[in-house]
Amino acid sequence: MSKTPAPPPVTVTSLLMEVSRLLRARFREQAQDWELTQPQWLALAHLNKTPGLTQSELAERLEVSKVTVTQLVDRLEKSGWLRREAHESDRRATRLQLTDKAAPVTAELWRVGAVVRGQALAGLSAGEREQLESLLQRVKTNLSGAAAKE
Amino acid sequence: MSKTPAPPPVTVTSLLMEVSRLLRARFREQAQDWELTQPQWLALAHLNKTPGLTQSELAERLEVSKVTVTQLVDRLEKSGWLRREAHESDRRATRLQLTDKAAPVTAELWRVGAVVRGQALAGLSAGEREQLESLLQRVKTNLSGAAAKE
DNA sequence: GACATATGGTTAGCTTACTAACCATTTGCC
DNA sequence: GGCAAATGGTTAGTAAGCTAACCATATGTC
Repeated sequence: MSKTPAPPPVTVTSLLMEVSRLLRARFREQAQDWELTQPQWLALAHLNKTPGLTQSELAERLEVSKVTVTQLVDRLEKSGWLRREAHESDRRATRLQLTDKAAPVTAELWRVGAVVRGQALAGLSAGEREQLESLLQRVKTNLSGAAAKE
Repeated sequence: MSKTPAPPPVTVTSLLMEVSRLLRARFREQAQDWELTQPQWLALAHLNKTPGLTQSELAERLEVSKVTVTQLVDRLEKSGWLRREAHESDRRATRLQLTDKAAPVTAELWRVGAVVRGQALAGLSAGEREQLESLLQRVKTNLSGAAAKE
């Protein structure tokens, strides 16, 4: 009575962040043979699909800041997954190219992604999966727009 | 044809991690007056509800590793939100106590949490919110259990 | 053409999260 | 009682994300 209903600290938001942490952990387990993390894998996948992206373009696709991409690319370059190449018309920009080392792996990695996704979504019907995705998409839209407001 | 349907890099998993990032960002915006982040706020909330938790107990409630709690508590202690006190019967353990500085704020912070949650869930009916929470809960259970199994 | 502004990237410094390795106690078993 | 194993915390090192501040080059306007 004195404490106002004391809302349980487990809210949708913290639940969501927990799930995000767990996803990262599971991915690490699955992908450890290649020594790649989920964000790294995602970057390679984008570059596999669209070679020659600039860092800005990659940042936009990954929906992270350009600083994050700089560091991500640093690590991927150091490990030999990709190269930074000069942009032919804009001397500020760098184009990203996968190395030969990366080519054979990207396909395999989709399988890893599928495994983790399979673990996560086990027991959910096709309808429920769609529903989850669509709800998350709406939440994402809400949060993306909310930045400017007031 | 040559590229196998090329699944779009936007999967439920990456969508989920994006939303998690956005939540963190929105929370930072809302809570910046107190210079507290979402995990810090969550820790204070737990301690407000259950004073005297040990770090291990807090780690369990937050569902993060004890290392993470060590660092989190380091920062919270340095900023004067809480104290580490000796455990009365276990000399290894430390009990966490909120300081006077923290007391008045914890209540306010629930409001902040509610604001962010409100932004995130805007436009979702009560039923949809429940559905989202229940789906996430199932995903979380899947991922928690998946660790052991091969 | 010159200067203000916008854009591409980097550096520095922060928080959160992790694993691995390590002390110091406590507990359990013989 | 004594020793092995479990538990509570910390330290070191890494990845991912951010903001703020900063170069260098492009672009746009006068």
